[in-house]
Amino acid sequence: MEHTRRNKIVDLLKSKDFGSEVIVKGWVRAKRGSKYVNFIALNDGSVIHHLQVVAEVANFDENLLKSVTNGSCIAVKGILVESKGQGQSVEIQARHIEIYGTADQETYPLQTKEHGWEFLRGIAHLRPRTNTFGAVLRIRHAMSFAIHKYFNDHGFYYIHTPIITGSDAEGAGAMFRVTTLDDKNPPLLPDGHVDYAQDFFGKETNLTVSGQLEAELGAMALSLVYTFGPTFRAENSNTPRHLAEFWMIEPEMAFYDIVDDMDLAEDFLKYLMQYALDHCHDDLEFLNKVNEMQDNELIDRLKQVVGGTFERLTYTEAIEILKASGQTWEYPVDWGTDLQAEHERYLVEKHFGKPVILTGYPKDIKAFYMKMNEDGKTVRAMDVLFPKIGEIIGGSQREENLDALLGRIHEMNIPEKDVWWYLDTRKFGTAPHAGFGLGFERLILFVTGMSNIRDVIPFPRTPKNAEF
RNA sequence: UCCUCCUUAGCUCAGUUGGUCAGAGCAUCUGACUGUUAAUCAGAGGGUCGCUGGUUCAAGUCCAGCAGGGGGAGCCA
Repeated sequence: MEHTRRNKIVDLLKSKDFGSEVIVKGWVRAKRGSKYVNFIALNDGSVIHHLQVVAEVANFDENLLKSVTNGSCIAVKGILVESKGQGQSVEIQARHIEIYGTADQETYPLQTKEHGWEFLRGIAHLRPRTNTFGAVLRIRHAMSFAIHKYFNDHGFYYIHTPIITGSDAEGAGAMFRVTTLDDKNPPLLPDGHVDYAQDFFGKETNLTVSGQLEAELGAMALSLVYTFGPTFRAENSNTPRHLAEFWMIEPEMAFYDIVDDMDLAEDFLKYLMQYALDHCHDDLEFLNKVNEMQDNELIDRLKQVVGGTFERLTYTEAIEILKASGQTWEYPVDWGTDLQAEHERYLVEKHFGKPVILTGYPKDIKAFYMKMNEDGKTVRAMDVLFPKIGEIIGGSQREENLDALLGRIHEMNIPEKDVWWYLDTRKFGTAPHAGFGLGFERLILFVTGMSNIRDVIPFPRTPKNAEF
């Protein structure tokens, strides 16, 4: 059989070209039938739906049909016909079947029934062959593409920030060390510490926890830039919302203030939701029915985000609402302390019932680079909070004034020599600017309705788990 | 890292106050069935009940420790 030409199932299912000869190649999801006729449900990943292959038993070698089992990979040459059965409009009348790879039914772990998420995580190398993960992976791709398209269409430049970093100034969490030193016998300084001057880069280096600082450097020349790359946090976080390796999108815009920043974040998120609704219909329909929340409201939630306006308010106003709510909190509400998950959930899911953007946080609970407000107490930070998943975006207007920035750096004991290059941007032609970070997997969580972040990335890295 | 729950056949799970408790459904294998839709029907095989130790005449069942996992919390994206 020809190995170069094949028809994709997504195209054949829409075709009306009955009677024509086609070739399909894919993996068998189910086989059933009787003494005289077999039905093979074939999937090639181009679409969530299967194509039904009909094989008259008399036309094929008995052993060949026996080898066509759940999980095997086959090529089929046949005639596209209108289906005689219920459940599908077209099917293939098979003339010739070639087996690329068999799958031993005694050991192939995927069955034609539902499996638990935990079990599927243990066979992450095979779970793309399930309906749910196929849908998740196609949506993940569509969202990646839509992100690049949005920024490209809006005049942003994609900037590649380093993955290995020599600075720990981001302050965004524990880092993974990168070294080529002998782990059993590293060179030591007289005081007993490891001598990183002898390491590959001549200094201590780690995997990045954020591309923001470098993105700012790009924005100070190209005006509008964004990053989209892997990010690493060595935190011992064991939750359905955290990964040790995840992907983050970080736009950075010269001449934007905090309001421009919020406008962009809201427009960007709505664009992505609309893109999913427009381009991932079949996958969303499927996930709408089977997602763990079992609420059949996935598509409605996406439409609500697109159709509504995000509620914008200050941290101070949020504290007042929470205090006046009459709720009893596990963590007390007090101006100056960070909002807890229970507080954010109340605001988003109970009080407003839609996405919320909070601004004007106390300076002491936010990063050094955020621009101080006139009151000297709050900074121009903004967090976008979504129902079900909490903080999806964190951003701010950046402090562009050198003296003010130096003041914050000294307050927080960040060594000036580590960020001299960052400070230089404030020394030479500084500009007001702003940006934010979007956790890609949290976006996918919301768009797919999945409830565990480990199930929206192909091969999750979490504490005690780096298999595959 | 803290709190809490869980770990019994390939998978999903039952196993009441410790004493035929080693089970079910699905999957697998064998057979039947002229078009099925996670096909159906009949039969068969399959488990040192997470690991280690303890209490007891007797432990999936009680206790302790360890490992892995789920949910919640913290950290954050």
